[in-house]
Amino acid sequence: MTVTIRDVARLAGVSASSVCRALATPDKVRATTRERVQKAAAQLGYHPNRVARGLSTGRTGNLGLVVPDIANPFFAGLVKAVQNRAHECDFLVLLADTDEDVAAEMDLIHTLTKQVDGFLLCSPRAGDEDLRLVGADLPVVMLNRRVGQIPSVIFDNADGVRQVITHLVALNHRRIGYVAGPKTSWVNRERLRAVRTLAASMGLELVETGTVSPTYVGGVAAADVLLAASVTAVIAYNDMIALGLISQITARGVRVPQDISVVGFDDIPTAGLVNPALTTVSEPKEQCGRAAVDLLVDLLNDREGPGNSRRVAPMQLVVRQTTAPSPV
Amino acid sequence: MTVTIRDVARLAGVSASSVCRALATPDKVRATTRERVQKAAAQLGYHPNRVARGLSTGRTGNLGLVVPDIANPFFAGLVKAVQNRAHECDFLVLLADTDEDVAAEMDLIHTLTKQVDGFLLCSPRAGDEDLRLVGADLPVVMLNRRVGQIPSVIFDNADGVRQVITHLVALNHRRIGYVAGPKTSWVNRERLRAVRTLAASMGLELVETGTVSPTYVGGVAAADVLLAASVTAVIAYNDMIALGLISQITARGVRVPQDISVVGFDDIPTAGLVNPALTTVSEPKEQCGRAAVDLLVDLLNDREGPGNSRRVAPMQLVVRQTTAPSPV
DNA sequence: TTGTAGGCGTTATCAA
DNA sequence: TTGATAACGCCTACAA
Repeated sequence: MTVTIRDVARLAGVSASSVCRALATPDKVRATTRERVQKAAAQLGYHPNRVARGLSTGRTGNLGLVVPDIANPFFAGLVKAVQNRAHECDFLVLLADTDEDVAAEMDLIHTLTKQVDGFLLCSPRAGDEDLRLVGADLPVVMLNRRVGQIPSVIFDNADGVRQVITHLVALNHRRIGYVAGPKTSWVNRERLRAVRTLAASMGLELVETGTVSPTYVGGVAAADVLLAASVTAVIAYNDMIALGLISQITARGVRVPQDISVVGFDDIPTAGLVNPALTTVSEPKEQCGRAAVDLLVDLLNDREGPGNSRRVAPMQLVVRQTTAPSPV
Repeated sequence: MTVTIRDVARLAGVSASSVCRALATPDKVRATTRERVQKAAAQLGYHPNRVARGLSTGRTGNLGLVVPDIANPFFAGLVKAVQNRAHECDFLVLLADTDEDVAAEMDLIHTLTKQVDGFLLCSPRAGDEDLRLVGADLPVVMLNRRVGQIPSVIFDNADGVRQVITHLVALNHRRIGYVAGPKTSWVNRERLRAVRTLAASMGLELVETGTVSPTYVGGVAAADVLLAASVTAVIAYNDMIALGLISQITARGVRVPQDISVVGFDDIPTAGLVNPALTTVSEPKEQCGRAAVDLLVDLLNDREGPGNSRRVAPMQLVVRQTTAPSPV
């Protein structure tokens, strides 16, 4: 039925261990043996059984990838990048979508634990303490969040914010709004902090609407406050909020981007299509996903000073249309 | 380090086999034994090692899920549904994104083979013959495509088309266009066939633009032909084409949907946001993904007449705005 | 350089 | 009802 190492051994006229060596460490067998084995393996179409290997070596060759919602284009992009890179590194990916549910998240992590060599956790919902426990068991790399000393890959939010604000200032905006996302979001806190710091250091007037739901509806809700405050530009926690803002601002007869510039984060692939007036700060998921896999693989191979167990992926301002405020 | 079945056995004062039975087939051990074992297992935090179990039983508890592009919202939705249902059935999901590459697809399938109990293949790119070979090795369920007798789950494209055309006819449209997708797409052929059949049987005039790229740009390219043919409604192979159509039609000064109704397929979640004028035929991915998992699980358990090795998921017309053509 | 033997954690078979 | 024992396929000392 299924062709095992023994079948190859028999056909090649050697022992199973020689087959193993010829395939795994070719330089530890005689050339002629190696060839015989390789030919036999090819002839039989032999592929080592990763399950059996896992039992023997304690390494499965699998990575566990946990995301809160794969239907979200942001995470889908991340998953794709992770997946591609993992395969290049000869790892398979066990996927777990937690549906934003903390309990489910920890549950899945436990189920997967025996079957993976390490975890990639995307913006995990679980609490710091839980995450630390997971990390004690198995190598873990967190994406898009920092918890204690756990290795992580994050986007350079501060630099992203810097790019936006520099851009807006160059266009003579002096009075800008910020629409915050969920208070529980680590990323939101990062962005908010960066906005405040930069606005202060550049002497800008900052109008904060406070937290809204990170959705189209949230953006709609925040619009009037900003209009009343007569800002000339708005930075939103994410693109969905930004789209809602644009819609409502426009409905109030104010033009975007001529009268108010709107900037969002996250670069949902279709956002540009939705409204070319939207300026976005993009998170190159490709780089982030690959970096995360590389980091985890390094961790697994023990080559990794504590120093570089954290990596940062760049963010990039994508300007589709933004104009300077009309002189007052 | 890691707690095994033996540790539990020792603590409970029984043999390993009893532990196994107490946990897997509780009714085959005495009640008192069962309790002792369960308590010991809980106390030690024992979780069976699925890898070892796999080696012994030949069943891994994993499903292989192969998709052409997970960044495509359509497949992301499918993946999410599959994933959720698989977990409910106590299966883990090994994900493979082939990047639309046939060679990669077969490669990945081979690598996964030893590590999964069966495959879910989403709109596979591989040729019929290759797919049949995979099916000979392991249970396979295909989504969104039919090849010979291989079990599959497909959307009811014919019924989707019927819904659209019935709807348009009710609004007095008599002259409608169809913009086709890739000739190599099985789904495209299905839809095209249904459109032709229904248009003929209802005495409609059908204007075919032929194949365009299934993208926004493809839609833009097809618009002028349709305008010249003065159709009052257009059905596009998918939503992206439809969005391109709307954009270009509008740019030509023709109003959508007042002058021309545009209908797309696939229900990209953001499509409605993009343009509320778009009418869509939605593919409930939830049902499709779950049905596929259920079918595969049935196959694995051998309970399955050849009769119902195929399942069909419904499609659903989502009307956001569509008007009747103005009287000529 | 090669082969033999033992074990990874679990389940299935067979006696007891 | 229970416990020994032998697989499952592979890897790795250790011995030859």
